[in-house]
Order: sequence, then structure tokens, then C-alpha cells
Amino acid sequence: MSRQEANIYEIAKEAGVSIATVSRVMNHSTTVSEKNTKRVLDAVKKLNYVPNNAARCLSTSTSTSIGVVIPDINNPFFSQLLQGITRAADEMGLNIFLFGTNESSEREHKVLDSMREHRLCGIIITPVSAQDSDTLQKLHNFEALGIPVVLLDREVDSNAFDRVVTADEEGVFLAVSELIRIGHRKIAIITGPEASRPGYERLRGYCRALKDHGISLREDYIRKGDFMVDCAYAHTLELCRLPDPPTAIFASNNMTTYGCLKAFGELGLRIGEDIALFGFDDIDELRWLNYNVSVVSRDVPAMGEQAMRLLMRRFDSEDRPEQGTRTCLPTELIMRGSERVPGVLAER
Amino acid sequence: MSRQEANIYEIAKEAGVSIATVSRVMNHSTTVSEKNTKRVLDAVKKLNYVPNNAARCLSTSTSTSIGVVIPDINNPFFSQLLQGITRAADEMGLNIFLFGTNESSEREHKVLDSMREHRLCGIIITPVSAQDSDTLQKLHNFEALGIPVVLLDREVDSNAFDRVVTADEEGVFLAVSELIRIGHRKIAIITGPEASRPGYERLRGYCRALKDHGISLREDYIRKGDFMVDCAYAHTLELCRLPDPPTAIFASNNMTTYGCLKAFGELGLRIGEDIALFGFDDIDELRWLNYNVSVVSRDVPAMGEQAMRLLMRRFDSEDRPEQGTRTCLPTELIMRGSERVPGVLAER
DNA sequence: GTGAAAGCGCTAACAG
DNA sequence: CTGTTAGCGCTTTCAC
Repeated sequence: MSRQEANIYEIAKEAGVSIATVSRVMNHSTTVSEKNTKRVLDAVKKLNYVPNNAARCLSTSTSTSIGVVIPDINNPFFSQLLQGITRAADEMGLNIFLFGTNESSEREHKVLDSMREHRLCGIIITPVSAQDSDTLQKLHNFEALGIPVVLLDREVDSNAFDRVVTADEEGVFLAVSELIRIGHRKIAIITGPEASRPGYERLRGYCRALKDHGISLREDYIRKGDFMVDCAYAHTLELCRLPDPPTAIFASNNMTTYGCLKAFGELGLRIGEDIALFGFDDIDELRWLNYNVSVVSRDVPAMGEQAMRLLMRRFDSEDRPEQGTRTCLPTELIMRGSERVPGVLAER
Repeated sequence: MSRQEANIYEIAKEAGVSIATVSRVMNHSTTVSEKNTKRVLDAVKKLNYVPNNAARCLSTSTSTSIGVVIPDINNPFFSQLLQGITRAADEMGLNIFLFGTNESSEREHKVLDSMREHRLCGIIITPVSAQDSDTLQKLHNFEALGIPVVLLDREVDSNAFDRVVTADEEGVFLAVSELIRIGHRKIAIITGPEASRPGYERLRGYCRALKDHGISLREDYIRKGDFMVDCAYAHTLELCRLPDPPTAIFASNNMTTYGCLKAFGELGLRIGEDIALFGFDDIDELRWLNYNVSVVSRDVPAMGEQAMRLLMRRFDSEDRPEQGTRTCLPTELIMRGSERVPGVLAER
């Protein structure tokens, strides 16, 4: 077993050709005579040679690595995103540098800085906040250096970047409209951070649905959440203990849904019976447990794949007619019964 | 905004020093006069300079990237592992190349090959199978090239590698012993793949507990699972429909626990009431939903951190007195009530 | 179709 | 303390 990686010179020597020829067969570039091709290939196999990527990067000033920046690896939503990204990257022969920000802007800045030195060929990021001017500037800097950036799920205050999002507003609008259609009038929402697209867009869908149906917004029914379980749990308890409690709650993300369910469990409320629940993003685990929660759903891995595809498109074509492309993937309602409350329906 | 990354020559020119001096201040190596240090730093800031990592790697033939190979990014167990790894890597200033194998040996081989070209400084891998001679050979090859490998959670048929595992056998032994202590005699297990440490070690703990207490193993109570929900679900249904069904089921991993719960739900069985359930690996989601499942638990992020630490130790010290270190982290029983079945207790 | 040679951007002796 | 220089391993003209 070789104690040291072989380099192109050793292969050339072993094959009795020049390093240029070795390089050519490794890269399938110019045609090389059949005889020499075989000799090189044999030498490569014999010496177990693999080209040094760093050298190649340096020489060509290109890269095959993309940086992926994600706020919370443990949230299944981001795992699924990551899955889609890795799958697509894999097909394209690209490697992934993974960075976690843990929802901290400070970490995000550091990460973005450290990414600079890798001369990545592209960046996919779900930024912590839409209003972080520091992050914004760093991202612009990457673009200025010719490194394409794709925003995933969350956006920033700029149209300069390609991004892939989903029709959250529409999805929530349809969901809440459905709640109204079947009789709900007292519908609460536990929102996400207002500083991010998912947060405010979902809230907007909720507001539009109520307005469109002539239902006035009630301040006590709009609870500012943070997409975390604990906060959603606390809000749900408060909502249910209101003198005039809502008959339905819209949970703005997967963790919020868990928070609601936790509170319902403690209060002895059954979804689809005592109270209605509508979630955002489907949760496999709940189905296994026979919780029939209706949700606004979307193909999360597809979002990741689409982000990779967007990046890809920026590589080959130097003409970037549509830099700043906003790809919007659809959302879909999945009705499972949790939207119902027999009492409410009867009252209609 | 610079259309092109600045290099060390531009900095040297701007600062009026040689590239060596620039290199020195960038690396805090030799001391540089205060005056020149300032001039360099100013130039760096002015030109927004970040050293090219590829060039540095090539020049020093070192690397600051470690490869992480994981079978299923979507399984929360691996997300948590990844979280621990990224956190530790971050502290150490290392970057992570993420690779997913999707539990496919074929993919694993490809990934391992593609990793070669990156001249990584270390590898952390949860291999698909313990008996894959191809993977084994590739891993040996990395070690031979001086690239340390750490196995995480799963092992391979070799003691040549550092690895971090947990006391699964002991944990399961204690869990099943506890089941017996409180009155259970008919205890089933849904196992994992026999080809991996977690699979067979957990089974072994189960067998030992029964034997130690003079309870003979029943073939119909030992169900070969695959750590997936569907399979566990099917097994649970069959177990519960046995003429002489078990009073307790041990679920060998998180997904298996879900499979059991799914089946229980359909059969109308309540854990801790009609049937006992003991799981392996804690599941936050279940607690939120008020499922009190007793489990054999372990600190999963700590496993990832420990893997990084093991790698780290191999970097600095060329003396590797203990290559092949097997770090075994503890498991712990968390009792929540699902182990009980009033009827069984009464029968004692 | 093939080889010689000039970089890619950086580090690390080696002189001074 | 500082500058010069020789690589690190590869790609890529440019001649032949």
C-alpha cells in the first residue's frame, strides 16, 4: 500500500509518457493514441492514482465544491432540503461543504467568511434573517467574485439573487379559506419570525383569507411565534384558555404543529373533534402515530434539487439573462380531518 | 467590488513588502515588524483578500477538510450525529465535506473513491455494512495514505480503525432485565440488521437478559427487522396477533419504535396499559406528543463530537500508540412508564 | 498525437 | 526581521 499518494509524474514515468499525456487521458480532453491511453490507465491502476483536486483547482481556478449553509440541521425540514441537495449534487459530480449557522447571524457571518477561502463554485443558503445587511453584503460579494448564490426557502432584502421558494401565501390562504368554508369563524394563527419570508408570507395568507371572507382580524388570535415548539406550546395554552377561544388554529411550521399538539394533549383536546388544527409542512412521524393533521404541504427535497439546478444553470452559461430568478414551487393542501370540529359545523 | 479574488502578490505590492511577509502575517508564523504587519493588514482589508485554500493545501500538502459519510441524512439519529460533528469541527476550524450513501454499498464505494481526490485530513464514517470487503479495503487505503479514519456507531470487520460506539448491549440488557423484574416473561424484540454492530449488539443484550433470568428464547418473539418503520409495523401486527402474544416488545431503534406505535394505534393498544414498549434512542417528538416511551438513551451529538476528537488526536501526535481505539460511550435507561402492563404485574 | 514549459497562489527553507 | 526562490501537482498553450 502506497505510503504516499502518487502524482502525475510517477504515472508518466510508469507509463513512459509525458505528464501532459497523463493529464489528457485523465480529463478525456484531446484524443490520445489507444496505445498510450492504455499504458496510462494501467499505470493509474497499478499505482492507485487519483488526481489531486487542490492542484487541479489551483491550475484551472475552478472548483467542484458548493457551499451549503443551513440554520438547523436537526429540523427535519432542513434534513430533507439537504437530502435533495446532496442527491442533485451527486448526480452532477459536485461535492458539498456543509455549514451550520444554528440560527445565529454571528455564526453565519463567520461561516460566510470562511467559505471565501475555498473558492467554491456556488453557494446555497437559507439565511438566518432577511434584514441582515452584513450577510447581504457578503452574499453580494460572492456574486461579484463570480460565485453564484442561491437562496433557499428564506430570502433577503434584494432581488439580485436566484432563489427557490414555495407558494406559502397561497397555500395558507387556501387552507384558511377551507377552514372558513366548513364553518370556522374563530381562527387563530401562531406565526413564525416576521423577518423571514416563510414567517410573513404565511401570516399574509392567513390575513388575506380572513379579509376575503369578511372576517375581521383579532389581535388576540394572532400570536407571534418563532417556529419553535416551546413558544407554540405556550401560545396554544393561552389561546385555548381565552374567554372566547378559537375553534381552529393554524400552525405556521412543523415545530409549531408539535407545540400545538403538545398543548392539546395536556388540555385533553382532540383535533378534529374539540378543536381544529391546520399545519404547514407535512410530518411523516405524525402519520405513523395516526395523527390526521391536515397540512399545507410541499415537496421539500425538490426544493433542494431545484436550488442545485439553478446553480448549475449559472455555471455553463455565461449569459445570465435571468439572474435573480425567483423559482416558486407549489404548495398543496392535504386534508386529513383535523380541520373539522363537529360543534362548529353544526352551528353553521 | 473586486471582479477577481486578489492574490498574495497584489497584497505584497499594495503593502510594499514581499509575499513572504504577507504569508507570515496571514499565518502568524514568524514575527513581523509592527509597521509591516499593519501595512499588510491594511492592504488585506482594502483589497478584501482571503488566502486561496487550494494553493495552501497544495503548498503544504495538508488539508483542513474532513469527509463525513452518513447513510441516511433524514434519520434524526444521523442528523444529531451530524450536529455534533459540525459543532466540533467548527470549534477546531475544520470544514466538512458531506457525503450520503443512502444505505447503499455501491454508493458508499463511489463516495469513498471520490473522496480520494480531496486529500482530506480525516474521515468519519458510519459504514453501510460491517462485512463489505470493498469498503474495508478502501478505508485501509486511507489509513495507509496517512488519512485517519474514525468509524461512528457502526463498525467493520477490523480492529485497525478508531471508532466510537455506545454500550448498546449493556443498555438493552438492563432494559430487558427491568422488563423481567417488573413481571414480564413474554418479551419480544424487533431487531436491526445483523450485519451491523447496533443490530447484533442490541439483540445480544436481549438474549443475555433472558438467559440470565432463566427465560428461554422463543423464535416467534425474535423478529428480524431492518431499522425501518414499515418492517417494524408488520412485525408488531404479527406479534400482537400471535396465539400467545408477548406482553412487551423491545424496539431496537427509533424507527422501529415508530413502527410499533403505528401498529399499536391501529390495534387500539395503549402502551403502559395493554402492552409494554421499550425503545432504543430517545425521540423528542414523542415526548411532545405525550407518549411516555421508556428507552435506552445515549448522547448522540456527543458521539459525533467524540469522533472529531479522536480524529484530532491523530493529527498532531505522530505517535499513535493506540490506533484502533474503541471509545465506548455509555447508554442510560430512561423510564417513563411504557414498560408497565398492569395485568402482567398483577399476575406476578 | 505528444512533449516542454509556463503558470495557478501559496509556503518554507535559505540567505541576508 | 525580510526578501528570494524553489517547489506543491496539475492544466494548458505552443511547438513539433
